[in-house]
Amino acid sequence: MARKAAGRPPKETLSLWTREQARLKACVVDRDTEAWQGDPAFSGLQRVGGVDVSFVKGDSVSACASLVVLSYPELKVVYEESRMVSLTAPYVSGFLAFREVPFLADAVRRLQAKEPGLMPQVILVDGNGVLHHRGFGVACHLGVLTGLPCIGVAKKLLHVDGLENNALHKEKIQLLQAGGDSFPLTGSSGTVLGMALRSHDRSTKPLYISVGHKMGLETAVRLTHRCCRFRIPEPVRQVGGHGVWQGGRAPLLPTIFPS
DNA sequence: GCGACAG
DNA sequence: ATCTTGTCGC
Repeated sequence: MARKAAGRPPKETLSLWTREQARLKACVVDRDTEAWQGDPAFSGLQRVGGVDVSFVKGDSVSACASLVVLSYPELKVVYEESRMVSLTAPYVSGFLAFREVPFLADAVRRLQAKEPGLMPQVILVDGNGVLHHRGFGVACHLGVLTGLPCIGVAKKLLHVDGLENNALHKEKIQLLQAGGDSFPLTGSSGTVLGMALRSHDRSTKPLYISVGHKMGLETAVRLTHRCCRFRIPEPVRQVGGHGVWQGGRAPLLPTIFPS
């Protein structure tokens, strides 16, 4: 039975959330903190995590919160967990974390309890880090709550601080020739909020990478590129596959299937 | 007033 | 996020 999402929260809630973001933002570390991050080949990096919340068709409350851990550099799944959850907060641009992060942090806690040796050394998060209205997107939020290095990986440019997917931006995208090419996303304030990254040779549409926690931007971009077999980095792509299929059913087998 | 706006 | 058909390319 599909339930309706709550409407836009009252302004009191949004101001509470805004204050919480400001409080936690003070804990963000936006530079490399781990030895492997400075290594050209990331030697010492063995586990990369991915998290995602996927949805049930026609239901804005029921969702599937998933966490995967992949080996590095092989990018093979070594841990996976999915759990059906009931979302309480609605989606509001700029406050995505209040909808998704509690369930993602829970998944990390369960991993810590069950298989602490498989704890990822970094998590790729579907969404932004400091590329955010108040410099504290979902990747920062999860990073601060878990203490783990996190990277924000967004598929669309969040319009913030003057950043816009306009003609000039599209021109810059055209100049990205090969996988790994990138350009800085500089806001009107002069701050570099993130990088647009061509994630592999045959992908036109860039990813928008920003610092989440305990990692510098250049390292975040370099690692994201190393995790891309296709446009979407493997940790995020794999975790999506563990979510709910369209309508909550497995895909139909082909009509003609040689069995 | 209306659309835009990470997921 | 999800709703959807065709279409192009490997």
